Order: sequence, then C-alpha cells, then structure tokens
Amino acid sequence: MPSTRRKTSYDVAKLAGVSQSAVSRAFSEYGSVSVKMRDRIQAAASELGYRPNAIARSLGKGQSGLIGMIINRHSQQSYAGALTGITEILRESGGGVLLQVVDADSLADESITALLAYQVDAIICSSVISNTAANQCAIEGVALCLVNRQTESTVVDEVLSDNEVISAAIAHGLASNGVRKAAYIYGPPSGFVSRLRYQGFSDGCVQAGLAPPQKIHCDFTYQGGYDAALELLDQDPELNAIFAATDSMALGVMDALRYIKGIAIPDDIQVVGFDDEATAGYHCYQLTSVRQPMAAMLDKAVELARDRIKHPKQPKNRVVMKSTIVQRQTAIWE
Amino acid sequence: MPSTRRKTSYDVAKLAGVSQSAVSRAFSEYGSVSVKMRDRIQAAASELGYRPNAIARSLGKGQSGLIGMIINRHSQQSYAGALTGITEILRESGGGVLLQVVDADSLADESITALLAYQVDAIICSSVISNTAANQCAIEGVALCLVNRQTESTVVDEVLSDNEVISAAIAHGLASNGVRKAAYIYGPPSGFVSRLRYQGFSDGCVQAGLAPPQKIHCDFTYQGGYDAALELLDQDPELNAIFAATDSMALGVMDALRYIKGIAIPDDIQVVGFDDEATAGYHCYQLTSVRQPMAAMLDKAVELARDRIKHPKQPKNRVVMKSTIVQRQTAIWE
DNA sequence: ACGTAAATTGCATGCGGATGCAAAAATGAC
DNA sequence: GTCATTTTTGCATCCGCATGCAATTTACGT
Repeated sequence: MPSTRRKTSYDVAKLAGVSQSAVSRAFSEYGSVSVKMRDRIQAAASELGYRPNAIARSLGKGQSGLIGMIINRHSQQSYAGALTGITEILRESGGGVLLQVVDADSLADESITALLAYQVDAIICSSVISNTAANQCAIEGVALCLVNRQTESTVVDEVLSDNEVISAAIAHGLASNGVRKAAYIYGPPSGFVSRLRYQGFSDGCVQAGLAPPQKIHCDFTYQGGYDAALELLDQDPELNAIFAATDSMALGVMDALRYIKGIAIPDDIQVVGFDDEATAGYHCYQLTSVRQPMAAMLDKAVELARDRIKHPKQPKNRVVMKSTIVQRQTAIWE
Repeated sequence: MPSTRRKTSYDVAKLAGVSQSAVSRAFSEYGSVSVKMRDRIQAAASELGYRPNAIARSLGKGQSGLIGMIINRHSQQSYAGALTGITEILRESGGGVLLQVVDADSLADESITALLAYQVDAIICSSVISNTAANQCAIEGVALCLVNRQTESTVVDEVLSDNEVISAAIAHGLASNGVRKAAYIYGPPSGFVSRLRYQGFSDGCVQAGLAPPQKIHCDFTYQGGYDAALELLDQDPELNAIFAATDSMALGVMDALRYIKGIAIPDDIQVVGFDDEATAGYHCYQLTSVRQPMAAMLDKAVELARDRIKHPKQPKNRVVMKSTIVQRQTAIWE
C-alpha cells in the first residue's frame, strides 16, 4: 500500500553485492552468468519482489515485445477463442498484445499509428488499412500481417481462408441439391471478405449451370439478414437458396423465411451461412455453415510476423488455409 | 522499405535548428513553447515523419499510458462492443489497451504479472485474482479495478451490476406469474457472478413465498444448459421456471424443454437468461433476459482507475450499476 | 527608455536495463 | 606450475524522451 518506488535492477544488485549488469544478465535469456551468481541474484530479486521493467528493456533493445492487433468490432466474436491462445503465447515469451478494436470496415490507419507509437514489433490486422499505413509499417520496420484482408503492398504478409473456393463449393453443393436460383447476401459493400465470398459463389453458380446469383447488401446483423431475405423474396419468389456472408445474417434469413413467409427450410429454400458461430448449431437453426480455422490462422499470422521480424526483406507471404463446410439441416448434400 | 533508423526528437531538432527539449515540449501537452517554434518543429517533424516514441516517453515519466485488461474467454462476447469505446478513448489520450484473455475463471495472477512488467498504469480485470496479486498491484502503485468481481482488498475498486437485486426481481416476477417451483443453473462453482445471481434469486424466491430454488452446475455453454435442464426435469417434473446465469445456457434449456421434453414455454415452464446477448432476441427464442450496462460499466472502470492513479490512497470505491430486465416471450409479467 | 516580472529556450541529467569492451577469474593444456 | 583460452564480471555508455534549473528573450509598467 505504501506505494514505494519500484525495485530496480540496481536495488537487486546492491542487495546481492554484484553489479547491475549481472542482474540484467541473470534475467536475460542468453546472459552469461555463473550458476552461483544467478542463484544469488534470484534470491535477492525475489526477496525484493523485483521484476524486470519491460518498458526499460524495450527502450534499450529497440524491441518492445508487443504485438499490435486490430480487429473489427463485429467480428470480434470469431477471434475470441483465438485471442486466448495468442495472449498466452506472448505472455510466455514475455510480450503482450496491444489491442485496437475498430468499427466496421472503416480505415484503421489511426489504430496503426497508435500502435506504431508504442513500437510494437508487429501488427496483426483484420481490418482495412490504406497503402500509406502499410508503407509506414514497412518503413519503420514493423512486420505487418493481414488476416482475411489483402493489399497490393509487397511487404505485407497475408493469412486468408479459402473464401472463394469454399464459396464455390457451396454453390456446387447447392446445385447438386437441385437448386436453380440462388441469392447472396453481402455485408457492407466495403467488406473485403463478403466480396471474395460472392466472387466464389457466383463463379461456382455459373460453373454449375445456374444463373449468376442475385445479391443484396445489408449490415452484418440478424435483422439485416431478416430484412434482406424479405426483400429478396419479393423480387424473386422462385428462389431456391440463400447464401449469407455471415451466420448472424443467415439466421435472420431463416427466421424471416420460416416465420414471415412460411417457407420450409431446406425443402423450399436452402440456407447456408459463414463462420460457424455457436448459434448455428443450436437446435432451432441447425444451419449449414463454413468453419474457418481461426485459431490456426491467427497462430500462423503470429508466426509470419515473427519470421518477418527476423528476415524483414523476405518476399511477401500469402498463406491460404482451408475451411470446412459444416453440414447441418439447412442444406445437405453428398 | 529501406527500414531506416526511426526518427528521433534529435533528428527533428537538428532539422528545425532547435534543441531536443524544444521538440519534446512541442509534443507534450503542457510544454511551454512559442507558437512560431511549435510550427517550425511541426513542419520539421512531419517532413521527417516523426512520431514520439511512447516507450521512451513512458520510461522517463514512469507512466506508460497503458491500461491492462483481463477478460474471460467465454465472456469476451459481452465485452466486445465496450472494448471499441475503450480502445478509442485510450487512443485519443495517447494510450493503449494491453489485453490478456484468460480461460474460464482460473486465477489470472500470471496475467497480472505480465501486465505489471509493462508498467501499465491501471488494470481492469473481470476475472478472479488472488489477494497476493491484488496487493502486488497496490504495492506497485497500479490502480486495479474489478468488473463484476469482488475482493476483500481495501485498495481495489469495483464496478458491478446489481446482480443480486435484479435476480431477486426476477424471482418476484416469476412468482407473480404463478410460478411455484423454480430452479437455477450456475456456471462453474468458482464463478463469482453465478453465485451472486443465485443468492439474489434464492432470496427473492423465499421472499416471494416460493421454495428455495434447486440449483445445478454446468459450464457456460448451450450444451451445458441443455443437459442441465434435462437433469433438472428428471429430478423434479413439477418445475415451473428455470433461471440460467447466462443466455447461452438459457437457450440450451429452452431447446431441451421444447424439443426433447415437449414442454411449452412459457406456459409450462418459464425461462429467464442473463446478458441479453443478440441471440436472445432472435425469433426462435425471444428469451427474457437481463441487460447489464456493459459499456457504461467499463467506462466507469476506466474512470475509477484514472481517479485512483491521481489519488492512490482514496478509499475503496464500489459502484453498482443498474441492469434492466428485457421482457420477451419466455417470461412476462407486470 | 529602464527595470522587473513572465515567458521561452537550452543544457544536463535521469528513467531502468542492455551490451560492447576490458579486466578479472576460472579452466585447460603441457 | 606456467601460460594460453575461455568464461565471468564490472564499467561505461546508449536507448529516446521528460524535466529541473539556469540563461536568454520578451512583455510590460511607468
């Protein structure tokens, strides 16, 4: 309680009767210290309750051990589980996660700047950023890795799931189920992944001999999907399938169809979502959806970032990870 | 791309033909600098793309501007929206959020230690910590604020929602609906809020003339609620109401009742959840639930933390914020 | 215009730890 | 036991910015 001054390596050194550098070495991984000295220092340190000051260490080394992470407010859910793993990994290696949550797909440049000020070693970003911001990272030697986002910049790594391929697969699956006319529900026009998914789905549809799907925008919410479904159906009552870019929207679609339009799923219209959030598996919905390997993707992002810290000028990496379709009741094939 | 050395205040000073301290002052809020000098420095700074190094600044001032935040993996969802606001506030004031996500309600002491190493100015924690950890924060002069958690420590602020009161209100509401026998579904035994909610609910029940509710543990998931409901019903087929400590569990309860037991909700059994997550409002569920003012709570936590930074020895604050019951279909009264 | 108070500016130093280098100690070879 | 090596240890300095203090400039009152 008597908020005394924090103990420093000098305090420990004095108590142990050694030099400050010895203390520093005792606490750093590759320090060359004899065993007896290390023990003596450890003893003194724990007696004082000393812990190295990460800020000071960062300043000296020019590396903060911090990783910046930028995620979208609405997709935060998908990252929830994965973040556990990351904070744990970083904690073990003595680092931390500096978080920025941004709204929707607005340009996250400010967040980048904020993170840069803290000398983060790397930034993992699942939001859109300008080329300027990307270059700024490059100039300052900060590894930047995008998750489910792309950029032309040649020094930015990217981890993506196979959005297009899997969306095409859905088109084929649907077609094999006898679907003739399908529709797609986007997020906001700026949404990068929505676009990718549309592309794949649309291509898949024409490949499978269907008409190119109708498409309609809405926000990423349940209500958005609900309204969109109604509108879609007004435009074209012959619809056989709806593919939504996120599960929340797909669930809205389902409810609009079943409870407002009295349409049977999957008999009259089949529905597929994306993300495989917990709700998709609830008894009421049993939504067929796509599961991206989020945890693995983020792990990969951290790995790429660390690689780039070591080898800053290696060529751009883009790794695509496989998603899987989780077949439930709203659309089943094969 | 040629990852040049980062620009420092010395670089700017040289270019502008002034001293380094002038640059420092130009970038600090209360620096005494003449207008022309500030302009000259700003110009030089933006020419070089200079941005003050937050790490160095932290070291000098003994304040990092960082706030540590510890949240549970499974309750992360509830914090999602609120985190947007916080990261924004901190960004504006030139600080950041250092995140730790911990599993369940395991002791978050390690996370505290990790945050302390980075000299965070304050820690906002919604997980259980040991008294040792709490005291450590106090000793090091780090403001600690708990969110929906409590401790005996006298130097730790707390922000809670009125878990007990609102739970009691639910008991009364249920009773006024003719409920005779109610049950409660916990999270894990260690869960602090589950216990609070049980306490309130139980008290409310007996006050309203009902028997003390049965209780049963499960994890915080849908499946957990599902299984628990089945078990509950086996034990006592006369149940009129089930109150679950989180919405996910409540939704599991609903589905078990409706689809396995063929029980009508709310006619045969009424169900109430907690958290008012998005799913609760979906057409299929229309779950009556409790909405805690999460964003406000976190804002308050930040406020308390900042106050305590300024006045470290002020007495412990405990602020309780009002929740509201969101009446939907699964239990309606009044 | 002169003197004094007020605002600016620069100088020097500190924050806590890392690290290159040289001194000291321990190890090994013969 | 002696000398060359290797390892351990301490010293001094740097990281980038903030800030107390003194020097300098500016503003102001009369």
